[in-house]
Amino acid sequence: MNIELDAHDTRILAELQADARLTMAELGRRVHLSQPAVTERVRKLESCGVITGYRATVDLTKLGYGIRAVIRAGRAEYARVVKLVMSTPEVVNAYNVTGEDSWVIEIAVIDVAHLDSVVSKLCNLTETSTAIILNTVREHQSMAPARQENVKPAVRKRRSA
Amino acid sequence: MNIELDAHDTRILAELQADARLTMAELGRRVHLSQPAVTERVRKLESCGVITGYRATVDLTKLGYGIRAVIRAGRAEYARVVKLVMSTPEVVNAYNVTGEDSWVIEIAVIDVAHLDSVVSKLCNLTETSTAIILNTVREHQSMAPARQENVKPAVRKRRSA
DNA sequence: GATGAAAGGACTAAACC
DNA sequence: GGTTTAGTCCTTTCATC
Repeated sequence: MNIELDAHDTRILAELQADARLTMAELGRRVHLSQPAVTERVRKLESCGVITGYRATVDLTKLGYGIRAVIRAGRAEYARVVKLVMSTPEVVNAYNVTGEDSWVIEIAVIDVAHLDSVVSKLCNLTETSTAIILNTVREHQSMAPARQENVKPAVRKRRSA
Repeated sequence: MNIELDAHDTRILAELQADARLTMAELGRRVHLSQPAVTERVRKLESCGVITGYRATVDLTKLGYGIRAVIRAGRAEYARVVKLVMSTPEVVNAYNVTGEDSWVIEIAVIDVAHLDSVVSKLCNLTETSTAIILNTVREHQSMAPARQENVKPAVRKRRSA
């Protein structure tokens, strides 16, 4: 069940990433396909797992979360971190990563006291480092299918990475 | 134009964060409101900016992006970083944060060579530290309106944060 | 906010290219 | 694999309670 995504699929994915509530009829108009054709393509993209879902995005500030933060956390027993992360509603994203810090965790909290409450639970497991998000420059970027030929070779003016 | 979100709104937000393609009729059934009532509430949530959009989520691996990474970057001229971030399609999220590292940037790339290409552009501006995402434990968590009374006071077994 | 009626539009399936 | 047609269903909108 692997995937060849053609130009039509690419346009469909772009439109649905920009507005998930488009009707199939409107989507068809935008990508210049008939309604049955787009419906079938979207169904295939869903069943192949290319499209994993449709989500409303919300303004966390308007929901009362005044602070967003990125927490880095060191090594700890994997299962314990997972359990904590899964049982903490303030966690928006949680990644297990390579490097000295094993975890990158994004949270949304009401205020500093709330931040303290959430961070303290984590730092009972391992050392942490918390950075408050000042400004979101780019978020939830729509992604097109990867094309190897778009990749430019690395050009390095400095020597380190 | 500020917002009091009651129990109905909270349920509506939960349903639409879980499935943005719900019809108003189905949404009404689920939250036990009539179609016109939910339609009006959703319209208000949109115009108040609580709901900021509706997005299809995609499987980046299936789109050909074999590697996701979190890059931390140090201080650099703000405008130059913004310009680079905005012109780099591999950037999924980019945050300006407090702390020694000024930037946390999430990217999706095809392979190690591609990773090198993207990282090298950034480290021409400032020092960077790249961590590859091994596993996504939690992602795009649905968020309910914040409720101060749910916040537990911090309990600290260790002494540091 | 609910109900009910009317109109418009969207989805499904079939036949055809 | 896409298009067109036809039929059915659903959604949306409006007026009324």
